[in-house]
Amino acid sequence: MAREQEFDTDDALEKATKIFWSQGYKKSSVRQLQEAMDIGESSFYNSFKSKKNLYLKCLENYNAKVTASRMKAFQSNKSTKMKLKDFFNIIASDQNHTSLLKGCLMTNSLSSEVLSDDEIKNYIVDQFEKYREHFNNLFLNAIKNNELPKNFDTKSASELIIIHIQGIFKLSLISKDFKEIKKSSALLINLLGLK
Amino acid sequence: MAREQEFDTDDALEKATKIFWSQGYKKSSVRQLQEAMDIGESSFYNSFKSKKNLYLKCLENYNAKVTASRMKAFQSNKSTKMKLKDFFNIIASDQNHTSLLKGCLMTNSLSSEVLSDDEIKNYIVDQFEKYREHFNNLFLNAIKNNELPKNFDTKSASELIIIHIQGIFKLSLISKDFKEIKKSSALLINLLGLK
DNA sequence: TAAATACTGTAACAATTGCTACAATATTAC
DNA sequence: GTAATATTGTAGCAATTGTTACAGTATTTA
Repeated sequence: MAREQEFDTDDALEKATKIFWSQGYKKSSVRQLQEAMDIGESSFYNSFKSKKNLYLKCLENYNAKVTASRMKAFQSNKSTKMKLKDFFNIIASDQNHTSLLKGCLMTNSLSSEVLSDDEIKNYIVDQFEKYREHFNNLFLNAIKNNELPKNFDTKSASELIIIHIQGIFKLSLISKDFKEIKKSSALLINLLGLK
Repeated sequence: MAREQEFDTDDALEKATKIFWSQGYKKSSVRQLQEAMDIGESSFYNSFKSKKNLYLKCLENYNAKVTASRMKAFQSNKSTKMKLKDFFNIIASDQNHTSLLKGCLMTNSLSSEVLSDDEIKNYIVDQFEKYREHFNNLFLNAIKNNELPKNFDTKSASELIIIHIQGIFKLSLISKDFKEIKKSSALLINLLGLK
């Protein structure tokens, strides 16, 4: 056929993700993204169509890698209580290091700048629905295993967990000390009453 | 002296606050702010110095009015449990109506665009420290009133509440149904074990 | 009335925004 | 080698960004 693409698409996507993640959608300019990805104007628009389209691809990349990695805590034979503890430890340590990649790419730049676009909004809403299901199943399973009473409100608890996660992501943006955040997660898990 | 200012500063500030609140810092252009405030270029820079300075004034306006109004739930003779229930009901109903003023002005546009400015960041961090103190005192008082056991971890619980509030603000940006959010707050309050 | 003063309106600034046109370049298949 | 094809580099687009300069206007004090 013809000339080969000089840059690795996945690699460029990962670099763009970091820019969006640390700076938000609006502040990340196409020039800045191009520089980080180390590609020119033409390659950018040839391969990624538009800034918005690139952002969508970055969201997918983020969920496929970062979020998936965080969710690994649930792939073990430990008790539900321990799984939750592991999960929140992973999240807290993600926030803890000196990296600029704090919070959550999906929700960090969730002002109307992004929400006014239906394609982006729908993608994010769908992802959250998946996480609601995940935690609901986790608690339903815990009831089966007698770790929770049968009348435990799994749906509200799932929502509580998701709200807690997003709250952590938010506070981590302005906190220096993560000890209190960690302790609050531990308190929440204890309060849930898991055996 | 000289000519009088034609517009009401407080009124203009309130209108600017709504723009920032609904659109975020970066997306709110000076032109757009001027239009909403109904003042010209010169008046804008004469009275508010810069976009950033206006934003700081809006943050103050927001805390003096909106946040203060939300905190009124704690000025009553009810039990701590009821105070918290009232408080979260106020917050939830704020999010519930069709208004564009969802979430929290202080933290809605909390990407690095705003955090890179020390003056803005410090203001927000200071405010949060106040709210931590508020909830800590609330729980300390609850212990005094035998609503909570003496070994109750008031600091972690305060952090938990603040994280929960911010989580609600975040989720409210992408949720249509607030029933589950409300139920999760009710669940959290129950889990705290307040008598 | 006149000087002083502070506000207002218009215009424009340089810089940056997302994006496109187009020629030059490199690689493939024949 | 030649034609076909896809990538790349450069330049530039119109629109918008936050901000400033300056003349004009209205009001107050003396």
